[in-house]
Amino acid sequence: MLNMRSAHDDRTARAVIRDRALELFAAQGPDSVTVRQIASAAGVSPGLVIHHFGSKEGLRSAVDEHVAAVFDGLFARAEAGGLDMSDGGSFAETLLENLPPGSSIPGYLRRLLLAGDAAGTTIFRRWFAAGAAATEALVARGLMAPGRDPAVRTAFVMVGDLMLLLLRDQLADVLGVDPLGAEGAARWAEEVLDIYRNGLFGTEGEPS
Amino acid sequence: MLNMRSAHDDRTARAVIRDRALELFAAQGPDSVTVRQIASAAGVSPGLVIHHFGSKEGLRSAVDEHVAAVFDGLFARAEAGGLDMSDGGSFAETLLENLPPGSSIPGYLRRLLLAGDAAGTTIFRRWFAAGAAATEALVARGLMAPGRDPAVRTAFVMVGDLMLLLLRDQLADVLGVDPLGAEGAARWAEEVLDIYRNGLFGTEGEPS
DNA sequence: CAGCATACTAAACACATGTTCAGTCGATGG
DNA sequence: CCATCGACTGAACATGTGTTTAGTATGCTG
Repeated sequence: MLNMRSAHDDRTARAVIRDRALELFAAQGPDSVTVRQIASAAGVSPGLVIHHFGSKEGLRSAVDEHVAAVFDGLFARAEAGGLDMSDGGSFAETLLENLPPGSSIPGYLRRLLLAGDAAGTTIFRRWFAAGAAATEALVARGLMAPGRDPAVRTAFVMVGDLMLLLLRDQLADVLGVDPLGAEGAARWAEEVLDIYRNGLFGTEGEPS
Repeated sequence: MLNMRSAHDDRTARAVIRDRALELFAAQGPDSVTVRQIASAAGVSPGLVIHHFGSKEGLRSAVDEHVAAVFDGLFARAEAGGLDMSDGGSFAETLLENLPPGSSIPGYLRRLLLAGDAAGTTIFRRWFAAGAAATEALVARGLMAPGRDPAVRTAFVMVGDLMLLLLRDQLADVLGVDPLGAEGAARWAEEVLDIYRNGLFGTEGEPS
């Protein structure tokens, strides 16, 4: 009843197809990727892709679920304190560190959010919940002020972080440095920390 | 030599096709929109679409150029001070106010940026330049501190604003309020202003 | 061993796609 | 008025699409 290779798992052709599909979907957008391209990248026949996932749409949701599972795992680890998060509370950076270099998952997330896909919204919700939990913890320890509108405050901080993932290329273009690379991340973190500490209007918190 | 109707312009079929294409592209993504859908939405034959734009790709770039022109116009007016920008310096809000309600341009911009399209990068650059100019003006008048890394600071502020456009739906989902609607915008602006004034760590700028 | 289910392929199918083509209509200009 | 040019259509075309089908090989189960 079980899959033949479900025990010694992720080398199965099914998983290979899913992974190649993830890469192609992230790079070109799901609509302009053909079943034949995926099959060729995975070294199998087009028929097998349909055999395993029922349809191209089925493959898409399998990829969605896989990506969601990866994020859920990371969020769970982050909330349990299992991730180091030493870099100024940036989950975006932490994410990149815990993904294989060159992973297509950030690119795919970008596509999910851009298209307003339901799977993307779910991940966004989860991210927001994790951010809210982190905020509460910081507030409880007196390390952060809750603000008048804690939900909005959490959203703002979260979104400033998420942006690094979503607009990485465009930011790299105007700044001349990859904001998620070594140098860029340091510059970004320093400046953001300065704003979070002193605001925008004075270097040492001059009141107006 | 000139187009027959190029004088009393934007009611020409060519413009109608371009506008319907913009709407469909923004809603579904260019790849999953067919020439026949566009033709049908514009009330013309598929052949005419190609007749006017050469190819579907030609139509895409015509839409890109049109969107870029709209943005350029707005940036020019903003830099000249012709836009009121009374709402806490949010260009996203100003943009929405100067666009017909329900315009597809924000949605199309989202697609351009998240797909990494060159046209999107161009608009992003222009936006950044406008933000940098606004920042400089504020700094010159002593209304804002330049920070240690002015480029990064400008990018951060700009990106926090741009987010409202790009993640509007997701933010509305987690906040329960459209952050670009009347109530949501007020809440958002108030909280962001608080952060920009006092930072994240204290309501009245308590140093650590 | 037989029986069976599963992974897998090659070829075909039905259909939707972007594009072309031949031709009609209507206006404009000499 | 006639010739020409551009807007425009309906039907066709070539191709690429997702999917189906028939069939082979292989390993598991009784």
